[in-house]
Amino acid sequence: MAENTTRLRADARRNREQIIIAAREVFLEQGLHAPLEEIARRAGIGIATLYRRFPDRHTLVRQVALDNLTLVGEELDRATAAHPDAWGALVQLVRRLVELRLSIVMPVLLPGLEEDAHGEGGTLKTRRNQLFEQMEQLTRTAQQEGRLRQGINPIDIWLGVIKLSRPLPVIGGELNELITNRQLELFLGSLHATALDTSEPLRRQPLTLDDLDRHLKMAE
Amino acid sequence: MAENTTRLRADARRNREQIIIAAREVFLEQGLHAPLEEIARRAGIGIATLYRRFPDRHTLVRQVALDNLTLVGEELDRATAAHPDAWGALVQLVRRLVELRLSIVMPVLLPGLEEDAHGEGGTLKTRRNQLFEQMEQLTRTAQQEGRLRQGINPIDIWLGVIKLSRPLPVIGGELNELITNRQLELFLGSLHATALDTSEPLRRQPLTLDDLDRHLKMAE
DNA sequence: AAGAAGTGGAGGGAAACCCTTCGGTTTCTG
DNA sequence: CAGAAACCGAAGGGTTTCCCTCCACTTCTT
Repeated sequence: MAENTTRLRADARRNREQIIIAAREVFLEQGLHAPLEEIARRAGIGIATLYRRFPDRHTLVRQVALDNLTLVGEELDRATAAHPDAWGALVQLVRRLVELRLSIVMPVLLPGLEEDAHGEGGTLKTRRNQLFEQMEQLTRTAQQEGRLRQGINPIDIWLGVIKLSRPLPVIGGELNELITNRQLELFLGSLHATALDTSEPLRRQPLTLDDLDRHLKMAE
Repeated sequence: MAENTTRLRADARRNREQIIIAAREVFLEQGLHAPLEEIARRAGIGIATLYRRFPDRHTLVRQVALDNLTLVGEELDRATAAHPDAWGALVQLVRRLVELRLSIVMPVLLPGLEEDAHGEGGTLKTRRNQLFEQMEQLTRTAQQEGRLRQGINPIDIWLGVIKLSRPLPVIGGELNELITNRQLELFLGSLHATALDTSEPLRRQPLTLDDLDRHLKMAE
């Protein structure tokens, strides 16, 4: 979304955005190997347009990842600005992220992309880590408020959001939305602190960023 | 798993079971349109064997669904037998179902299958409803014990289990297991009753079986 | 209104997938 | 333990899906 974009013609820029939005959804639903023609179709454009803007799949994936990162950052700022309490901000953030159908791309695919992708503001990985620290601060504060359950991690929240957002196959879009919204409420409940916090700590350790990166690296 | 099976040769029966297990996983991961060759590969058999046993995709899907239903029933019985309290049984049940990687197939696909599929013990739909009632009883009891959160539904639990079980694409199997197990703990936390129950009821209504069926019917 | 920039669709080549045929192997039965 | 029946996997032809480029046409910009 940087220097190249500004020189694009108006309609071209519009199309570019539509492509990224469509790609975000399709990647979320079908994974990173989804047919590009499906993305083009859903963006309401021809396949050639997609190829001109993004020469290959890899480029598109990277842009979507970058876009997602930016989106999360914006929503995080917006949420903290709108709520004086960290818990309130966190809840709004999670709701918004699910609403945006944030794709799988964000935490994944960092292994192969670290070195070559510098957006405006550092590499993908740098920006992700920065975002992670912001969220860590938010969760810590919410825990000090006594409203977020102890032992919960930004990673827990990210992965939870991703699992929530991911629609079930075969089922229609409308039903999937109902399901997601309902499960979202349950998920928020699981984040909420209760009197049981001390008596029943969570059984498993939360995952860390390092855990993710290590495993993803291994999976090539 | 009925009359036809008993007359199968030993190796054939073994293979048949492997196919169903593999199909359960693949359908869970990729949806009902997953390539049959992938299923055969994962079952460790040739494609011809799969086709001989299940003439077309529809037959296979139906058998997997039936198998899933049976599996859930067994686990439910086992869980209630092992725990005097309903909450304990419920927790064991959920853990086991996630472990089994129960496929998406169960609650879905009833629209087209109701009429022609009679296993031993009624149609698919009948058995599903029967299972649902069993679970409803279990959840009601757990709520009377004051351990299961008010307003929660068997459907909530089923769908939660499905969302949990479904692996994220691109990520390796091992990491996916870590993620699933961690999110499972969070999910169980969201089912647990707390002092907040009365002060903060869940925002959204739970879905009912009718909701599911209606929407699935519409999506043809 | 003219030129630059952008667009969609057709289509060839490659890959994935479906499903059947067939020579060889394993299990069952007497 | 041997013959028959049942079963198996690999190879392969036909079809569909997908990738990606070329080019005549359309839409912006000034």
